[in-house]
Parts: sequence; C-alpha cells; structure tokens
Amino acid sequence: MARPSQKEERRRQIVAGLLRTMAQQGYAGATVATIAREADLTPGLVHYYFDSKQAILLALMQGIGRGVLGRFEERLERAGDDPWKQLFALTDALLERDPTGGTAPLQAGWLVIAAEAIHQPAVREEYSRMLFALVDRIDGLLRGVLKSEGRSTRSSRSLAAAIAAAIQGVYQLDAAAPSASKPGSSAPALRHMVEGLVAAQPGRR
Amino acid sequence: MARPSQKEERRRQIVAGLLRTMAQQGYAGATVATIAREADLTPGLVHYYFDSKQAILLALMQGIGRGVLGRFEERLERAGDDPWKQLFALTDALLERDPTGGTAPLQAGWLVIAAEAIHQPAVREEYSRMLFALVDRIDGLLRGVLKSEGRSTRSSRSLAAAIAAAIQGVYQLDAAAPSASKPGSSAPALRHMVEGLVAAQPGRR
Amino acid sequence: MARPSQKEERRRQIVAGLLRTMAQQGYAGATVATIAREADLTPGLVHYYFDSKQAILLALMQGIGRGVLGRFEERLERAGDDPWKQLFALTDALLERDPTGGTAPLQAGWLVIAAEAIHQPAVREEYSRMLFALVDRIDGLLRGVLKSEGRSTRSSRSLAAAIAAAIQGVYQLDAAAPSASKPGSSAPALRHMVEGLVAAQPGRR
Amino acid sequence: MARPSQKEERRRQIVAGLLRTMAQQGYAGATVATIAREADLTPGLVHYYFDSKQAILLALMQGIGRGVLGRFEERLERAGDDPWKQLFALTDALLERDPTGGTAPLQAGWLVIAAEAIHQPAVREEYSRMLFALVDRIDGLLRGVLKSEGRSTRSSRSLAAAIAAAIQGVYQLDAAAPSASKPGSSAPALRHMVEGLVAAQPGRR
DNA sequence: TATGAATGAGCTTTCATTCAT
DNA sequence: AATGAATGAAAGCTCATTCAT
Repeated sequence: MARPSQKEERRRQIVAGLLRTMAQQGYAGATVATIAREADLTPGLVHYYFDSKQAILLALMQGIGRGVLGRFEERLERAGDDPWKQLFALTDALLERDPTGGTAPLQAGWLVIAAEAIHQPAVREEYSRMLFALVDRIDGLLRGVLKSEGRSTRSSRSLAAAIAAAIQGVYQLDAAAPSASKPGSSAPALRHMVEGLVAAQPGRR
Repeated sequence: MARPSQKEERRRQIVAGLLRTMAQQGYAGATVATIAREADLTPGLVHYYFDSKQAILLALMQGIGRGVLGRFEERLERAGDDPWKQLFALTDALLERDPTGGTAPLQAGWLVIAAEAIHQPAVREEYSRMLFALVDRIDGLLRGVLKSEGRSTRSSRSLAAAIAAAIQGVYQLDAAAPSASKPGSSAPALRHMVEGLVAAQPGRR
Repeated sequence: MARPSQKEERRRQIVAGLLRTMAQQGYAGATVATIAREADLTPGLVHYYFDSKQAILLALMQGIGRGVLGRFEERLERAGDDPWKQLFALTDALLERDPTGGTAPLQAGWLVIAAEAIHQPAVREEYSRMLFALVDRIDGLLRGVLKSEGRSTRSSRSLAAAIAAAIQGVYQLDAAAPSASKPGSSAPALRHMVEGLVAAQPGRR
Repeated sequence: MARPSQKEERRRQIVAGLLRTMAQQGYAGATVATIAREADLTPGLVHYYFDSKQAILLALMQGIGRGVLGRFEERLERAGDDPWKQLFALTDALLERDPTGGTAPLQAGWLVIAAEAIHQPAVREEYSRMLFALVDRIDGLLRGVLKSEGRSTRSSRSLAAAIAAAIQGVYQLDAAAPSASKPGSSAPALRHMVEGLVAAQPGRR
C-alpha cells in the first residue's frame, strides 16, 4: 500500500507521451519507441502497461473527455443561472486557447483522433460516445436558452450538433492551418453563430 | 510510337484510388499496394506516374480543390444578384451531401488530409493554400452581404474564417461520427449561423 | 546500305553513357534509365542494342582495352629503339592525366570494373584477359630492357605484374582519393619504381 | 535487467558479415538480408544495431584500419632501429597474404570500398582519412630511410603516395585477377620498387 | 527502329509486439 | 517492474527487363 498507484501514474505518463508525439507526428508517426522516450520509459514497459498502441489511444480519449468536461464544469458554477451565460461558459471553455500554447497538442490530437475514428472501429465508437456526450451537454444548455427566449425546443438537438461541429471546425483550423484564423477571434465568432441559430425562425428564407 | 499516352487518365485513376482507400483506411493505411489494387494497376506502375506517395496526396488535394470550387461556380451563376443567395450558394455547395453517398469519401478524405497537414509540411502548405482560397471566396461574398445590410466590413475576414471552420466541422462530424448529426440538417443550420454572424453587433454581450 | 552502321554508332553512345554514369555513380548506380539519358536515348532502345546491362559493361571493357592500347602503340613509334624509352612510353601512356579531366571517368570506371570483376564471372574473365594482355606487353618491353642491361629475364613476368599493379594502384588513388597524390607526380615516381625493379639483385637484402 | 549486453559483439558479427558477403558479391550484392544470414541474425536486428547499411560499411572501414595498422605496429617493434627494416616491416605487413586465404576477403573488400568511395561521399571521406594515415605512416618511415642514405627528404610525401598506390594496386590485382600475379611475389617486388624510388636522382632520365 | 508503359522481384528500412533476463 | 534484444511482417520505392504499339 506504499504507493497507491504507481500503475496509474505510469499510465498517465504514457498517455501524455502519446498525446505529445501524436500532436506532432500523427498517430502513425507516434512510434511506441517515441512515446516511450517522451514518457521517459522504455518501449518494453509501455507494453507492460498497455496491451497495444490502440489501447493507449483509447485511454487518451477518455482522459481528454474527463479533462475538458471537468474544466467546463468548474466554470459552470461561476455562470450562475443565466442560460446564455451557461451556454457560453461551455463554448468558451472548449475554445479557450492556452496562452502558453499548451492546448495546441490537445486540439491537434483531437483532429488526429477524428481521422483515426474513420477506420478504427474501436476509436470511432469512443469518439462517437464522447461527441454524443458533448452534444447532449450542449443540448441541455441550449434548451434552457430556447425556453428563456420563448422558442420551441423541437430541433434543439440538431442545433446542438451544429454548434459541436463549429467547435470541431475551429479545432481543425487551428491545428492544420493556424495562420488562417486570428487568435482569439474564434470564441466571439462562435457566440454570434450560436445567437444566429437560436434567433432563426424555422423555415425562414 | 509506344502505347498512346494515357498519362493523365492513369494519374486520375491513381488519385481516385488514393481517395477511396484513404477514406476507408486513413493515409497510413492507404498503402501503395492498396492504392494500386483499387486503381487496377501494379504498385510499380504507381511509382512510374508519381514519385512518391506524398506526391499522389498533393495531386489529390489539387484535384479536390478544383472539383469543389468548380461545382460551386456553376451554382453561383444561378444565384443571380442577391448577395445572400450567392453566399448560401457557396455554403450549400460545400455541404451538399451526395444522396448516393458519393461524397462521403471526399469528406472523410478531407479530414484525413487535415490530420496529415499537421506533420507533413508540404501537405500543410497546400492545405493552407486551399483554405485561404476558400476563406477569400467566402470573404468576397460576405462583404457583399454586409454592405447590402449596411454593416461594416471591417472584420469580414474573421467571420469568413469562422464560416469556413463551421464547414470543416460539419465534414469532420459527418466523417467520424455520422450518427451525431441528422442528414440534411447541416446546410440550414449553417445558414442560420451565418445569419447570426452577420447580425451580430460587434462588442455586444 | 545507306548508313553503314547506325548500329555501331548507337552502341558506342550507349557504352559511353555507361562509362560516364558508372564513373560517377558506380555500376549499381548506373541505371539503364540513366545510361539512356546520358546517351540521349530511351531505356527501351538500350535493350534493343544490348541484351543486358552486363553486355554493355563487357563492350565497354573491350572498348577501353582497344582505346588505351591504341593510344600507346602510337607513342611506341616515336620511342625509337631505346628499350627504356619504349617501356616508359607505355607507362607514361597509361598514367597520363588528361589536363581537361577527360580521363577521370576512365580511371574511375576502371576501378569500378575491377570491383565488379570480383563477383561477376564474365567480367572477371574479361578483366583478366585485358590484364594479361597488359602484363604481356609490359613483359615484352621489360625483357628488352633487362637484356640491354645484361640482366637475367627469368622473373620478368613477376616484375611486369608488379608494374601493372603499381599502375592500377595509381588509378585507384586518383579515382577514390584524388587529394592523396599530387597531380603529375605519378608518372616519374613509377619510372623510378621500375628502375628499382630492374636494378634489383635477386635475393638481395 | 534485460539480456546481458552483447552490443559490441553483435556489431562485430554484422560487420564481419558485411565484409564476407561484400568480398563475394560486391557492396550492392551484399543485401541486408545476406549480411544478416551470414551473421546468423535477422534483418530487423541488423537495423537495430546499425542505422543503415552505409553505417555498417563505415564501421567496417574503421575496423579494418585499426586491424591492419595494429598488425603492423606489432612488427615494428621487432624491426629494431634499422630504417630500411622498419619501412619493409610496414610494406610486408600490408602485403602479407594469409596462407589460409583469410585475408582475401580483406583485400577484395578493400577494392570494393575504393569503388564505393567514388560515389558515396561519406565513404570517400573515411577512405581518404585512412589513406592519408597510411601515407603519413609511410612518409615517416621513408624519411628515416632517406636521411640514413644522406638524401633529401623534399619529395618524400610524393614517394610515400606512390608506395601506397603500389600497395593498393597489388590488392586490386589479387582481388580481381588473382591469377595474374604469382603468390608471394608481391612483397619482394614492392621492396625493389621502393629501393628504386629511394635511389632515384631527382630529375634523372 | 523506337517508344515508354508495364511488370515483378527485390531492396532497405520501420515498427508493434514478444520475451528472456 | 523493468529492460532492451529479437522477431517478422509489412512498407515505400527502384529497376532490369519485356512488350504492345
């Protein structure tokens, strides 16, 4: 009972190693050897803690999910009861750019994961799971907003999906063509997009 | 003279082979052997027409760029003089889902390309080039809209980037988690988002 | 009967192409495609005139043999009856460095050929044939010298082989480490070596 | 701890495998697979110990350098103070033919290396380095001889280069056309050549 | 004669994974 | 727990040679 979980600590190291290398070299380029080096371990030990490279990726995805949602829930408390503020607390949390550049690996990693989801069923499953969780969370907040505006919540889920898509899109641009968007401009732009979605009269134009 | 030159045709075959396999297996999974099989050629011949696998990818990107923009320019003619209609002609063209499922490879491929752009400099360059072209095109139409609404065009480029991001996001969701969004719901949702962007009072909220 | 021998001309081109590329890239590096390009032909045509790459090499060796010996025979006429002059006419001819650098390919090529002779039996055979011819020629002249000095010709063939070896050695150094020997210093040095061989009392020291 | 490190031993095996196969098949013919088989290893393992095939070659060259010079230094001690004996200790050591045929690979290998030096810059560099070391060593001994004979040492380096060339030439003949020279005849012939070089009056004949 | 498309065998190299220690 | 040697199955790419035109 000395160290409560060497094991968990080691796994965290490895997962972090994968994220860092993957964000720079892609998934295929993230060799087990590279991951190990980044985590200050040996290749053999990586396979002692994880059955396969894919297993590391899945663990990474779950870690990201917990981390990002966790960061948001903190903010939600500070948002009070205003539905708009709550919704924007979520979008802002997701789009926040770490000034130290620390989130770049996260966004790049996320893009890489999405690409892997296309052909790795296990990854797609986890990816979908996380995305549904996100859409559901957005949907919940969005319904609050719609109600407060006296609007129908009928198609709220579609709208939530659109918001999620927009967020993913910002990730993608930031990661793959960082020069295309001005830093700091995404969060406010997304707010206006969301306002547009909410204000829209179904069937208009 | 030797066999009549089918050089361009062959190259097209190979590029198409890459897109199809890449959309199903990712870039690393699209081996030269797979590409060749998909194009009904031998691996050696693939390298007769392209110096490297990466060269095929770059050719594919240029082909996609030409194809997508071409499809749009056709529609633009039908949109007449209404700035809103012109802008929506573009977004609709980009988001249109081929009912036969034919565009799925394109969107999946695009996501894979974005992921490769992260660590392959040549790909990133081409990716940025194409994205800039898209943002510029959106920007042009957006300015028309803003003027017609009597609004400032000062930050039009940021808005254009946001719109491009939203489109990329839809691609990503469609490719990696198709079940998350209802088919057909993206195009109208994007319209509303764009309206929101345009209607926004800078500095509000 | 129009052109007496297009064929021979073409073959000469190809052989020259092999020599040039081989002198720069080695035998393995001298691709049929490279040879063809250097000869301003197409790869297919190369195999129309030669059955195989090796066949070009063998033709090259014969061409070199004729060329080098031919150059020497010219000089021999000018050497008159002095046995020493005749012998040095040969060594000088072999060691002469083209001031335009034109013989560099020849020496480099010769070194490459020697290396191929190790494992290509057909090449080794031709190489030996040429070397024997050279040693025999040297031997003939050397006997003249030995007689004129009143010395035994018993071991003249060994001495001739040693002289041939020294010449090969100069080729090798010139080709692989040109900076090791001063240009122009080889021919006189070789003369002195030969003099030493001739002057030696068998069994001395 | 893992298996006890046999790193150096393994590297030696591989280098020896390269020398053996290279002496029989040339450098291009010495595939990594062949080398591995000769060393009783798998091809993958070869690349575990060496980054590239070229790296094995460079290691081989350094090994040869150390080995040959080492063999000579032993003899030098036995040569006492006589400058001639010292010089001949060197040439004899270099030309010594292992009666078991054991040095044949070495000489053949050396020829192959010289041929590679032509077009592989890294190999040329190492080759030059070794040759310079050899010429320098010869030069040192030669100066001793020249002084003891009361002769000028002005052009000793050129003479040393000529001696080195003659040695290389013997290697070449032995490797590529072993039948051309009688076994055992090279060492004495070289001695006489060297004597001729030393005895020569500069500018004579 | 001449072309250059096409083939297929083979090359070097990489890497996830296993395993003796 | 930990190491790093070892494996083997690919991968991308090259190239002599053939062949339809």
